[in-house]
Amino acid sequence: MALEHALLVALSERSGSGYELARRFDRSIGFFWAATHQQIYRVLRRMEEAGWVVRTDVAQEGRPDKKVYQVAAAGRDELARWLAEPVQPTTLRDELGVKLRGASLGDEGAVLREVERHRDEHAARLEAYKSIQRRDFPKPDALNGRELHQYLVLRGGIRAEQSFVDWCAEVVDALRAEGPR
Amino acid sequence: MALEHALLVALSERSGSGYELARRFDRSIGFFWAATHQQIYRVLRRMEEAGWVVRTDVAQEGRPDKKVYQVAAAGRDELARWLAEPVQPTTLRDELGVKLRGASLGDEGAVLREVERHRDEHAARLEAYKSIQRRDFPKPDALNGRELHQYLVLRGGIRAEQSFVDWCAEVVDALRAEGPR
DNA sequence: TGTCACATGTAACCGGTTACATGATTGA
DNA sequence: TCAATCATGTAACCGGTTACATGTGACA
Repeated sequence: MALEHALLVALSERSGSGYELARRFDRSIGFFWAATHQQIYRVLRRMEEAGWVVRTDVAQEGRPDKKVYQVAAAGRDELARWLAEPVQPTTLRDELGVKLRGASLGDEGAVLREVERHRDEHAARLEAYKSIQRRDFPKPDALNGRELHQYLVLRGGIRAEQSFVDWCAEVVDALRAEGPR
Repeated sequence: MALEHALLVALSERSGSGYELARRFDRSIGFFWAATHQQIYRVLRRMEEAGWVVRTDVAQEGRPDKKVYQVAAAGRDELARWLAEPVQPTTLRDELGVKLRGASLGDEGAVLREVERHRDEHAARLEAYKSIQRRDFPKPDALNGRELHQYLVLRGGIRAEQSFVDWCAEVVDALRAEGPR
């Protein structure tokens, strides 16, 4: 149950509507916690009921009203409480591993192509993250506070994607080497 | 929805009861797809209804009956179908990233200690995986077929844990360097 | 005496996914 | 004209988590 807290973090940086949050998630906290707009809308309503955030309706011309949320005192308290609380380290969860494990029970060529596809997709994400790093954090040694934390989260995304790409490459090499035995 | 297929893979290697599968998961497919015994029991029943597996009740002395499942023809077909089907590459999903991102909104020291704790936990898993590698796959170059696939899945687990440990270490270094400014 | 391994289950809950709906504006 | 962007929502579903329950045998 971290979406609440991910939203509190995002709203602490800057207030915004559900729609804005959904887009912001795609390129920051989303590296570690993806969310769809439906889910964000629902959780924001729940958080409003709980008094963690305050809603302000903003009328717009030609567009639907915007519901801008900002963090309330109770939300700040809840976030601080959660930050100090330990969470379980996660385990990998990727169907590709299951497919590879079962490859000999089906079309091995199809599984190989699937691994290549995932490798390319993760390589594309890696490049996207690296370009964010170049653009937003050219001098990482000078960072501190919130900016340093943002940088380190991005580093986590880069490391994870890199390691996935490397693994896929290892798998492809090994399967190609044994394939045409 | 991969637990069905993960179970089909596991049962294709060897038939077994829900209890046995739960334990096997802890040290093989579990690297990529963890599951609790409750969930396994439920899914096995559903799979039996669908005709993917066949159940045989085995009476035991002093212990409850064992329900041993084996893969049926329909299960083999379903597994082959699923293996050839593409899946979405996954995104990281780890609360630790959210906590780090929000560290300046709470007790930064607590977040740092949490990162250290996760680093140690992932390092322990890494060592466990490496010892499996040494014991079960001393000569990886000689592998092929199912054994090669098993080895490559283990390699994925090792790479993921290693990259997580490295990231945590980077975070700890950076936070310690700025901490006592 | 107490805990661990064996073995399976019910029930409630909740977080996340998917499909579908609405409606205006902007730009290719 | 078509797609994309802005902006929010309902509804159904489903996979996974957590808590609790039961009962024996082996071992420290």
